[in-house]
Amino acid sequence: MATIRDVAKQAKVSVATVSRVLNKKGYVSKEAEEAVLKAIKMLDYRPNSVARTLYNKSSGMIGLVVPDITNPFFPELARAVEDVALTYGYTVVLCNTDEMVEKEKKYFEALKQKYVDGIILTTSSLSTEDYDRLELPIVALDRELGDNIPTVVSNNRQGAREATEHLIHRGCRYLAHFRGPVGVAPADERYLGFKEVAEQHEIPYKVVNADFHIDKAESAANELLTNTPLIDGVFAGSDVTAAGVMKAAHTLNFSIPDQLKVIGFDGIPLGSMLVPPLSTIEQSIYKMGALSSRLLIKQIEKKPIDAMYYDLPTKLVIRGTT
Amino acid sequence: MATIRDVAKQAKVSVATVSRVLNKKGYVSKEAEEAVLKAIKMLDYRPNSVARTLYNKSSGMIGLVVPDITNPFFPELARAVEDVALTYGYTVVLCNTDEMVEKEKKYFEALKQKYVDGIILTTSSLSTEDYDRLELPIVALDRELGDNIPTVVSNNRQGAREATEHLIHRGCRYLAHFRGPVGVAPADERYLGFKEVAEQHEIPYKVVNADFHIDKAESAANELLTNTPLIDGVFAGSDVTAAGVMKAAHTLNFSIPDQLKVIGFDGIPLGSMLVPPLSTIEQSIYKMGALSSRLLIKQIEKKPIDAMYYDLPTKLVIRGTT
DNA sequence: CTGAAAGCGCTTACAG
DNA sequence: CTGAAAGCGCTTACAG
Repeated sequence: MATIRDVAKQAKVSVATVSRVLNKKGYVSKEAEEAVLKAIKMLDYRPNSVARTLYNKSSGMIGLVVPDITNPFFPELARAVEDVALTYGYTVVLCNTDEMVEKEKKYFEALKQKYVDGIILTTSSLSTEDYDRLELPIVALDRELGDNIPTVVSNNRQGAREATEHLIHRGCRYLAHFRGPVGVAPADERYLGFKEVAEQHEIPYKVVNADFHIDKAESAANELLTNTPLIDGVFAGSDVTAAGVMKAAHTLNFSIPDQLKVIGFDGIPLGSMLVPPLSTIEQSIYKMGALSSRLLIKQIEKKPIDAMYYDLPTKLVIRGTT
Repeated sequence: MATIRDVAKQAKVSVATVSRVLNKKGYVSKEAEEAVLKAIKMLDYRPNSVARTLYNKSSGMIGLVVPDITNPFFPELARAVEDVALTYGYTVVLCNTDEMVEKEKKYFEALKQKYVDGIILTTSSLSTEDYDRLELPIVALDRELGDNIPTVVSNNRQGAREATEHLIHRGCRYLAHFRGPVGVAPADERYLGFKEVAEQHEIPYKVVNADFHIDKAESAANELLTNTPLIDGVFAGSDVTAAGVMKAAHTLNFSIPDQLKVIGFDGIPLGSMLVPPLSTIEQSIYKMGALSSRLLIKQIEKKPIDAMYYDLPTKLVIRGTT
């Protein structure tokens, strides 16, 4: 691979001049510029980004940290983040923590070492201090990490309320909520929204933990529906959770939606693949990812951002399960 | 952040000595080593990996290039690749090409610039020359790129044969195959396996293209099942494709498995979420990813590899759709 | 407008 | 066993 020296020699100028035309910075005469451009083309020269990074302490990369890449919510998010990043000339490094604190820490270390310009976090296992100590632009996506960190979330509480209202509206008189992990903000908000509406309508309800995992949801649903067959409406904390509940219902011969109505949360493609297709509260997943990416890049480039907290509306999508 | 100079000063030795203890290379006296270790701890020093990379022309990163991260087959693969890589001290950079040749080229450029140590490819849009020109260790995963490139695939042909035999065994007398993208080896192999068995049994069949996309599969199935309602058995080129076929069947009121039997390929979790749960040919996805990762790292570290071509067996999983 | 030089933070012959 | 120096491939004051 050709280096900047080779180009300088070929163009009969100094490396400083080559660097100037590369970065379009400082004065360069027309002739010098042309000679350099010609040499670059001739040698098929491309500047070494590692050397650049070393000097600039900036790599043009941004990190995206997700808890579980096999949960279909995150690949969608990742794609949006990447689309926007690429537009602005940034490369995305995807880091999957498998929900392990140790892995997250290692990634932070590695990302910082590689001089990433910023990080988008969809995890929250570490403490606020850890994030502050990074001294790097951060955006919290689908999580809330602190007031001083720009945040992009759906209006989970409102979405949960709508889901619950919808179930009641459809005639459900005994509800269940399969909540996500305790302490994870979106999951907590959905739980609270559910609870508010159920209590306001004086509808009895059960709440069980399903951690956004299909297997856990299925076994929890198996148990709950066996013990409490009167339940006729389920608000699942996510679409994946809903799929687990539906599997259990199917095994137990609960007919959906006649005997049991189910509504999910997320709006991932999986929902419409199920039979019957899943009613859900749709998040603007792509928008969330794209917005986060833009917010992070604005921070990196020291541009002002309009707000510290973005709370995107959700949308009730009625399909076959309600 | 402390640098090697700071450590050297603190330990009252030269940077060369610090470097030697860091890399456990060359002779260092006990006293010097201890002083350095102490200084490192005191200053919470961590060597700058960008500087290291610049000198070594090796970053400790490996690239994983996938065509579509939202296709659930790839996150599973990614996770396996990452698990193994992390064990050996490598970091994985996930690159999503969105099936765009331009994006793939850009990523190659970027990966090479960043001195990644090797690349695992699950795409094949570029020519063999492009891969050779990389001059980097490569593993072809779920793709075949050439005889001189180590390859890990499932035995797609054999799996397809089993799927087809299974449909016939279950009494199907008019088959359809929803094949994946033409020119993509695993898709072609599955098609060939299907064709062989169908012809050998003199069973009439149709073949339509579905590109591994759910929407495409659904619309193709809508059309095919409407025009050729005699079809009673479908071998879908992937589980996602099968989900599309099942959606269409459901819309058209084809009852599964009574009227129409469906079998997929892949064995991703989605299959067991469908109703009825999808019969499929299961690939050892995790194994494929892990093996590829190991093969790549062996190449990087100039260790011998046992074979250039790994052809993993598949497994027939009978569930509700057949 | 341009080039020589120093520096980003490392590693590794080389001489002692 | 150890240090001074050169070098990885860039960028940017600084002097001219």
